[in-house]
Amino acid sequence: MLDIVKTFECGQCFRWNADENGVYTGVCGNYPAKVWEDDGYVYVRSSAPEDFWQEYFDLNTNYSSADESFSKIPYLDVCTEYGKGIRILRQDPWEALCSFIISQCNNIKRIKGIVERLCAEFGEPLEFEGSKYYSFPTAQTVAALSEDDLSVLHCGYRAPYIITAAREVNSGVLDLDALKYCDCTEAKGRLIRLNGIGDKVANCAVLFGLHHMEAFPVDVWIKRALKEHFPPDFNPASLGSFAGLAQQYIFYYIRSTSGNLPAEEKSEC
DNA sequence: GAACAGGCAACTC
DNA sequence: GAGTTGCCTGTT
Repeated sequence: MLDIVKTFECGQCFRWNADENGVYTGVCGNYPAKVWEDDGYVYVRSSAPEDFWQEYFDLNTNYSSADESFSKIPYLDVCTEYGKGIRILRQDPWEALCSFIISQCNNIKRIKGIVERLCAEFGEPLEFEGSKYYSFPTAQTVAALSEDDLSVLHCGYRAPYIITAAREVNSGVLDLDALKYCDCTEAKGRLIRLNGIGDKVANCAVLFGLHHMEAFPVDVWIKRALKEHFPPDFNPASLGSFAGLAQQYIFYYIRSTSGNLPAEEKSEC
C-alpha cells in the first residue's frame, strides 16, 4: 500500500512539503496538489484527473514480488519491512535530471531551496485554491538562459551543468523520452557523456526520471551500508529488475534510523 | 574560521 | 587505475 510520507521523504523528489498536519503540498507537471493520508486512505486534491495520480504514484506496478525477493538478504529484509509503502514516483524526466544535477554535494534543504527558486524565477505561474504556484521550467526555457541568469539560484558551480543539460535536451541531441524505452545501461551512458553528470547523478536520473527500476545509485550512505552489511563481493545488480527499489529501502532506513554523520566521517566533496 | 553537505572532472603519480 | 584537489554556497 502506498505510504506518502515514506514516498515523499525517501529522497527521490524535492517539491513536496508537509505542513504541521501532515498535508503535503507540491506541484506535479502543471498541477499543484495537496496530498494527505487519513485512516489508511490517501487523498489527493488537484485539478488533474485521477489516473494522472495513479500513474505518478506508480500504483499499477506490483511491488510485492520484489519485496519478497529482497527478504532473502537479512539486512535488506529489515530495510524492506521498514520502507514498505515507498513507491518510485513517475516523475518528469527533465525535472528529475535537473534536480539531481543540483543535488550533487548538497543537502536536501538546500536542494529544495534551489529548485523552488528555479521554478519561481523561470517556471509558469499556476493558480490553485487561491494560492500561486510555479511549474518546473521546461528544458526549452532553461536552454535560453545564461549562467548569469542562474546566479539568483545560488547553485554555484552546478549552473553550467544545468544549462548544458537543458541545451542538449532542448536541441534533441539528448532525447529523454527515448531513453525511457532503451536499455538502462545505455541510458546511463548517454547521460554520463554530459559535463557535470557522473555515475551517481546518472543513476538517479534514470531511476527517478526514466523509471529504470534496476538502476542502483550509490552515494556515501549506500556505500557505507554495502560495506557494513553486505558481503564484500556483493553486486547490487544481483537484486534484479527492482534493484532501485531496494536502494530506496536501504537509503530510507539508514537516513531515518541513524542521526547525522559521525564527526570523524570525511566529506566526499 | 573551518568543516561539512546525498559529486564531478581534471590532474597527478 | 587509484588518489587528490578545486569548484559555489549556506549552515553549523
